[in-house]
Amino acid sequence: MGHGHGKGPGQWCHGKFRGCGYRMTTGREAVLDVLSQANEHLSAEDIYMKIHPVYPAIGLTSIYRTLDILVNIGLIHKFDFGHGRARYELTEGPKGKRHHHHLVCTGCGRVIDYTDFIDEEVALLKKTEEGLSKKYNFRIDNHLIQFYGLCDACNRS
Amino acid sequence: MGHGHGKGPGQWCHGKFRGCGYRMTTGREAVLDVLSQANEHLSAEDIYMKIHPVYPAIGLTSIYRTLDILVNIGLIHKFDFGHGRARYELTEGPKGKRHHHHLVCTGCGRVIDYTDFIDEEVALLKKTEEGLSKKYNFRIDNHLIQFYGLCDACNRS
DNA sequence: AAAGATAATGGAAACCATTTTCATTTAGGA
DNA sequence: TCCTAAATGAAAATGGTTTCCATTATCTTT
Repeated sequence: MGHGHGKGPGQWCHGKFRGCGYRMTTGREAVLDVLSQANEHLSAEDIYMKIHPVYPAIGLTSIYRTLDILVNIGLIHKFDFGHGRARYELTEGPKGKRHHHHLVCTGCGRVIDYTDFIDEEVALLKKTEEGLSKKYNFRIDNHLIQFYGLCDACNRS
Repeated sequence: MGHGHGKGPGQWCHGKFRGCGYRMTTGREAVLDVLSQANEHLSAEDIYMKIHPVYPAIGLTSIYRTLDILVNIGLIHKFDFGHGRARYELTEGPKGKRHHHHLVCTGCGRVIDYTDFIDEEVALLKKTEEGLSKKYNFRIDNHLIQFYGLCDACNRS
């Protein structure tokens, strides 16, 4: 699984876990490892599949539990692209990708990350957030932007 | 259920249905009626609950089937606010509300529709869409914007 | 208006991602 | 090393949504 040999992402999150009162275990480390290695949005089962060959003792249940914690801690984001299963992705961190938004193909289900226009979008979002926060007294701490349509491949057929 | 007495939304969609090869039935009309009367985002069961007292013969299954068709035809939008059930809302139409985006409270689950800043947002979105369409050859026909955070009530407690 | 072809329906069962239960194991402070 | 609470896996439960299938209803054709 290409463990970082010493300074993997486990190191990075050890503190985060402990700080929140959680214990660090093999399974949790494995989940973080897989997530930081991956460049796609993984489902719980995807993660299970990658971990299983290496640590057959770790069950799907624990993975769900770990993902839940990670979402609450803020280390990962949980997405729903409308395919009946949640997908998870590391929050932008030291090794994290840049903040991005999504293009979701309604034909084949493919999800494209894009960072183009992100700056303008984020600038507008910030302004919008301020306005909305004030008007509705709503403390905003996250946003979701997705475009739906047909991808290149689906357009041709 | 406050049927429109003659020129309800059923009238509006009759043609749409027929044009797509679907037959108009009591159940389908009832679903459209409920959706056009409602100002909130309804789940399949919400709709069932409203229809049942009036038309006890109509089952939940049919409602799911009708909603599916309506989504495909483009008459309604399907949303997932992360509460484990889909919610449906009439697409902006003759009687439809203005296009809007959502504020989702992660505390209590409340969803607020906002139209403030919509113009600026939509303008930017249009520009972004053009760029993305070109770059990825992606035909965009919909977008989703949601802000997550804590609502006024949840902020206080 | 009646008949026929085919779409639509309801109820029950199936589905399937996610959660819960519970007895057992483990991490990490004492 | 011991101890206690946290974490775990396996199996069962959950709950929204779909599928199956025999029956019914719609709409076109006479």
